Amino acid sequence: MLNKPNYLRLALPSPLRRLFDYLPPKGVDVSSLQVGIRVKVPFANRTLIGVLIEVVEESTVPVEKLKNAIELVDETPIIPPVLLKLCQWTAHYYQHSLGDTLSWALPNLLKQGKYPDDNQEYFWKVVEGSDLEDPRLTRATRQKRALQVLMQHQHGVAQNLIGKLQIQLDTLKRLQEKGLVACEIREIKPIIHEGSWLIEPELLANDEQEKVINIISRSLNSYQPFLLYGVTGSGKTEVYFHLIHQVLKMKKQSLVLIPEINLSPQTLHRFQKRFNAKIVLIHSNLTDKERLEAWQAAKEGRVDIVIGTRSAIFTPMAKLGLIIVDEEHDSSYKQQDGLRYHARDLAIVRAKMENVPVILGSATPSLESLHNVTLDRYRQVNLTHRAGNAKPPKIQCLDVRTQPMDSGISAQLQSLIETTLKAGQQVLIFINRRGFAPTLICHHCGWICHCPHCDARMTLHLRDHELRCHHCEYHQLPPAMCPHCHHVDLRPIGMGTERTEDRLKLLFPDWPIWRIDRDTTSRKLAMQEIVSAVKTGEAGILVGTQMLAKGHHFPNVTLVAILDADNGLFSADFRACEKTAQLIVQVAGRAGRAEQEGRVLIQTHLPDHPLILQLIDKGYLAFAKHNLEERKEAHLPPFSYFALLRAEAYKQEQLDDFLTRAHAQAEMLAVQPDNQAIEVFSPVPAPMERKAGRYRGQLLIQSSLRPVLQQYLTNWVQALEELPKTSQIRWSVDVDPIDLN
DNA sequence: AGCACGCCGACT
DNA sequence: GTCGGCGTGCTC
Repeated sequence: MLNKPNYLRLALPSPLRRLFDYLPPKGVDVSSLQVGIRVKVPFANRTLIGVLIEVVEESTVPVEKLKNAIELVDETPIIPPVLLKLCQWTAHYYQHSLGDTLSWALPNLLKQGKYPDDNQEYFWKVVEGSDLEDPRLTRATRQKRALQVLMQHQHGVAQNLIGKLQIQLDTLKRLQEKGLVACEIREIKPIIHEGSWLIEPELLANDEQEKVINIISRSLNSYQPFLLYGVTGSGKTEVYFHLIHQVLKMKKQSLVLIPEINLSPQTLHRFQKRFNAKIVLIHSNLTDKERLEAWQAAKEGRVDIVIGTRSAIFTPMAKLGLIIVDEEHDSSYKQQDGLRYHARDLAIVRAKMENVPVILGSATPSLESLHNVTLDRYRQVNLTHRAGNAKPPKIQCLDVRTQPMDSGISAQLQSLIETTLKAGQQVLIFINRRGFAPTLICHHCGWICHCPHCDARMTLHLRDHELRCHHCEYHQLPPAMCPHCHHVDLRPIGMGTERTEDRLKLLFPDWPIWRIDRDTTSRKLAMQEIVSAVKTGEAGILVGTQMLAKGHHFPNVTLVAILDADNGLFSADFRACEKTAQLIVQVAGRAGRAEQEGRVLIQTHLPDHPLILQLIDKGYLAFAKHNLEERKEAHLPPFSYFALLRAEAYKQEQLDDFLTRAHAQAEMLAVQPDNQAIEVFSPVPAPMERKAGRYRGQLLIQSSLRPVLQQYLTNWVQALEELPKTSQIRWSVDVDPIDLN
């Protein structure tokens, strides 16, 4: 009987949105191959490692063009079926190449063809009869110390722990050469869990928490998305903990996504204090090796809880039982370059694929999620009481029209700050711009310092005595005189954190002032240090940007002031209101605990703004409802769907040419009968037309029907990919863009 | 995205 | 004479 020819259909790490067919490696029997194994192949003039997606009997490519694969890298699939399915879904939805999607999802070492250590662990042990006084060690102090440490661990030390004992691997290798220590390979046995999953006793849930826990636990065995609306301080985390405990008891794993912030160490600590379980934290500072190990352990079910930022949604889990997305409204869940996925949305997709519940938690849920509740796609559960009977902070507008302002601080606010400090409490001043001042202007001729590479003004950083562009790497010394009219009267305009800090130091010289922004926290432990200084509770003023709005609680802060809330209300972005409201509520959440009531002041020139009023009078949910109605009227997301083509080029004509052709293609496809629901907008310059030396433009596509948009985009993107002479253009399609910048 | 091929300017 | 600049085109 004649064998049918079989071909390997592979996803390769390339931006090209197609799969590639190969003949099997010589002498390999195709019939038993499993999807998800890695295959090494020649590609153009290099070798790549691809992933087997399908074995097919026919190829659309002429046989003479097909090459033989070089070899199979794996015998059994390295990528479990669900993860592969998730990646395929992602690639399709976000109009991205599957091969490149896999590159974002997999640990680096796997992409390079390396193997995870299969269930093996290296143990270092002292050889019987070794002597610390060995003459060969008299001058080898490190080796001597290492030997001494190993002697204290009679059962040996796992290789991945020696770093924590301040021993280097090559020190051990030297000792091994001398025959003083030995390395043995041990099989990692899946830890059989015994006894309680808890280290510290579970806190007693209050009635409200109890109710939420009960509702969610009834769905622990199937797909069900929950929107957990929990005001700050209502104990969302405690609810998570109770549910994770139940999942542990079911011998299943939990996946917890958190936003990209530097509070990961604390988060891990809280989990470790509570659970007698194996927990891994997946974060950006892991080495390739550590990342692979965490990935493999989760995949094999040797880890009970995985905590990570957005990319952790791609962690394979042997027996997933629950997904939690904390602070689901946070925009850091959306990747803003390359593969532009939204981890919260993928969490929903994954939960459905794996048939597990998913909890989206927030004190300020996104309008998308609230809308999904009204569509009955998600079930909403609420935590509306702050723990310990703490009163919610009082939010008020401070009408600053016609008020005298001192460096952005109104007289009224100034006196309130003073009262608070004198009462021995702390003040938090929020201003969403770092640096000293956003602009340097010539008082004589009005010249303003612009970045030569971007359409942006340079920000003055007085501490470092330089002008910086916040949109590219460019920085320069502040000019001594105006380059235009040569007068020596350059003045800073506007407010930044540095300037506010300076002014406050003059106004309140007897109290400490702490500044928290990217400039003061860039050093590794700087954030921690400032935060712990503030947490001593000593009266003082905390000045900072966005960073302040996330995560940390400052119990002794009783006054919060937002200096420049108006900025967000004037923005062209249709999501600006939502973001501003979330920011106000999140910042407000930092203030006041238990016995101390917090007070939040919003300095504004628009005290009658309907959305602000709604937020203050009726709270976030009422605001959101109102804002959703406006979106509905205007046919904006979540009532319609957007896709944005973004393009950039060093030459303006090239960009215009590309966008014109892309637009023509888009229009051509849109007139087809299936595509009545598609609206194509004209190409426009990006809000910041030039950035880092590149001209940027964009083209918006809108549709009221998701499946129509999906099919339309697939066709359009394919046409774009086939446009000739686009090598000078960088372009990408952003499906469900969260900002139009 | 890489990477080679290919055709024009300033050098040992 | 050649080294190398980056425009153009291809990848099963």
